Amino acid sequence: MAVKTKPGAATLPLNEILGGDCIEVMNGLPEGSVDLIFADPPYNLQLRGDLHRPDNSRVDAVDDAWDQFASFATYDKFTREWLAAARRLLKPNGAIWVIGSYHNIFRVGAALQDAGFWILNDVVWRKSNPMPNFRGKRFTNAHETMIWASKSEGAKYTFNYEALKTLNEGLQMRSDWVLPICTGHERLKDANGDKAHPTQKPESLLHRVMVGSTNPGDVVLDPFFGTGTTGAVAKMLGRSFIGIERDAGYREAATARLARVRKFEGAVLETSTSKRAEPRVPFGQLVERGLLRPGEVLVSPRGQAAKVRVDGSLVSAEHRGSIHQVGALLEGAPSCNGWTYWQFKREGRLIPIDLLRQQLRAEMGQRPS
Amino acid sequence: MAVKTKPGAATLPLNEILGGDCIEVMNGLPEGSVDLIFADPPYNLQLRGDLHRPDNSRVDAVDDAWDQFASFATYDKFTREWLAAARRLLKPNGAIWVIGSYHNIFRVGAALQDAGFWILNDVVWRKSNPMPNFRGKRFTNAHETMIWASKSEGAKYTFNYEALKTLNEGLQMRSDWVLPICTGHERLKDANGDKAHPTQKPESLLHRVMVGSTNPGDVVLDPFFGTGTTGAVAKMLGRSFIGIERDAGYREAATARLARVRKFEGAVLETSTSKRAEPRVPFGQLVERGLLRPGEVLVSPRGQAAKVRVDGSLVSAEHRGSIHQVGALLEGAPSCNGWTYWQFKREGRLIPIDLLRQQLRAEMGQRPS
DNA sequence: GGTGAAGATGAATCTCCTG
DNA sequence: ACAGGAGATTCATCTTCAC
Repeated sequence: MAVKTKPGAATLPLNEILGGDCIEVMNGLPEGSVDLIFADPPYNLQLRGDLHRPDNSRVDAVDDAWDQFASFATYDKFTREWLAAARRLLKPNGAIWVIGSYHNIFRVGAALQDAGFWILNDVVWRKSNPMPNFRGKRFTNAHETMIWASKSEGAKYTFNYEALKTLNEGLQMRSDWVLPICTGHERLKDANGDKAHPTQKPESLLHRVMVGSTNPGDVVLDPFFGTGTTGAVAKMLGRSFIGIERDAGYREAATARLARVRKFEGAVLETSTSKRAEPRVPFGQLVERGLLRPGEVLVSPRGQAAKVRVDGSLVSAEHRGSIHQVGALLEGAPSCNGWTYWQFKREGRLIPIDLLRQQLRAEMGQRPS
Repeated sequence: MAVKTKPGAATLPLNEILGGDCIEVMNGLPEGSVDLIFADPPYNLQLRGDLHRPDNSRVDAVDDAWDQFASFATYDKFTREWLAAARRLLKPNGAIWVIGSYHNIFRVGAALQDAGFWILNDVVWRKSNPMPNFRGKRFTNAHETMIWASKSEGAKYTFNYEALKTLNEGLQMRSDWVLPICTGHERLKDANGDKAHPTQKPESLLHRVMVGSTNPGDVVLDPFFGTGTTGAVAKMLGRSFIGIERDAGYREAATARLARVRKFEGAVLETSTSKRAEPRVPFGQLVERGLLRPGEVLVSPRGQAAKVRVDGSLVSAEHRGSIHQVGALLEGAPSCNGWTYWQFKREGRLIPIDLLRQQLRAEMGQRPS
């Protein structure tokens, strides 16, 4: 499936895996067209005698500081180039996730900041079943680090706070996630029964990333697609994906995998919504609609009274203004949510005015509550 | 106490707090004389305005002048200069620890690598009691990152593998440490009863660092000494310290604190961690982990059905919410333990979802780390 | 004095729409 | 662009105070 973004613009290939170098491919896609980028770039692992540059050339010796610096410089150049191409593709309110280990994540994080991305959190994937450190010379390397960043400072990134809070059983989601590594049936094998990709990420990780920072229908791009975990989870969750992968073997494994993935049905993709998403109800509407009469008395939690005026403002013994303003003044607080602060009387009982707001919203037919 | 390192060399002032700029002071100390450096540099937080809790109280932020930098370039220059001075002081087999947050740690990590340090691990301090995210706009910032690096590649750094394994109840120490933040009696207060330093680190953190990467009698230098946690733990554990601190008020508080510290005799005991109860498993993890599929039907004891959604909430014919909420609504009860209430179907048989929770717990292991 | 409720607080890059 | 107003938002732990 391919979608024209606008007449004359390059097309945006959705739910496809594109072959080739990710920087070149990204530069051929239309600017500002992607909601989220998830990137799992090469880690630049400096294993003795087996160091490869990002362009796959081999580094001969890494036994002096100059060589170290040369390899870091090469890696930095590569990092800054793909990050620039990725940033160009993002919509203004888009965001990026990058995962890495201590070998590369500090280079990546600094490059992100230098490119103008605005870091929102670093998130630690704490592996519940990491590989032990066999030689006992260091700590068990039991985590990887993800950086979540918006395209620029002040951008309105997507964050499904309530959905994540629900996933975490009612507590707000923290910056450390405990999840197992990818093993068992989920781990793709090649014809020989060996693992198809050396660093396949668990779907649970991508699930949380996408539930938290995309909405159904969003476009998610992965420039280092590998065997397609990003695409698989995107498909399940009703998001569109664009994969870029240089290696034909990985593309093949990913294509077969994606064909097997089934999309979840519509209703279950919905997540818990926040109050912020509810339609606004001006307090004055309660008066207009006769749910509260002008002159009626509202009562604060501490028993202070204020009268409702015809324009929906309040007047107390000493203050006048909106329900929020009078509440804040009475409490000496910088702000106050009048909806949850005030109550009214019916048949001798005190009832929160927020109940009336919910009633109005229900009548408006916007949301069942 | 001051010790001559060798004839004609500058003296090494041990167990003292030196005033002044850390770069200048370090450059005045003898080269290659220190076993370990622990550094807690300014994080360059870049806070914008005030932040209030939902109860309208104001958060006492880190707005001190010492944390203000004009730009990343300014911060980088500062970082590279103090790291160069620090590296010069280290013995060839010495090591460094630096702690930071996502605001600065990527700059620090890249600078460490560029300076020739060799990263051994990044270690995540997972806070058991972090400050929440009050506005619900990001993940709870629940961890900080430490980088542990040797002076150069191939150096024979100190690592007390067995001691750390013992600290961790016989399991290899991992790269993620769960420790509480510094509060209560340990937190130093000034004459007004306010915190003496805005970012005092817990002694438990330094305890683990020093038990793991120094030996008794070693010299530990802290160029950002603050109120002296590094010195206090060094003294307890029979290590020597050198503190450098610019602020006279912090030096005074640290001096008083150090006078009260008593050196441990005999066995070194870890007191900060206690065995936790069974780990809480959010229901949403069963969905993320693929143990239950979104859209799958759960069945109540009375045969009522509810569908699982992607965020781990349930939706039935009439209700939606958590497994506990929907259970309570269906029963008309004030509360309900969803774990023991709901069942799912496998091969025609009904199985309690609690079985899946037990499965997850078994995978997670239940060790403190 | 003991118990429990209520208050305080922690390295935080913490809103969004309308006029 | 900027100012102002609406209104949404917290978890674990320790201290203080009432009973």
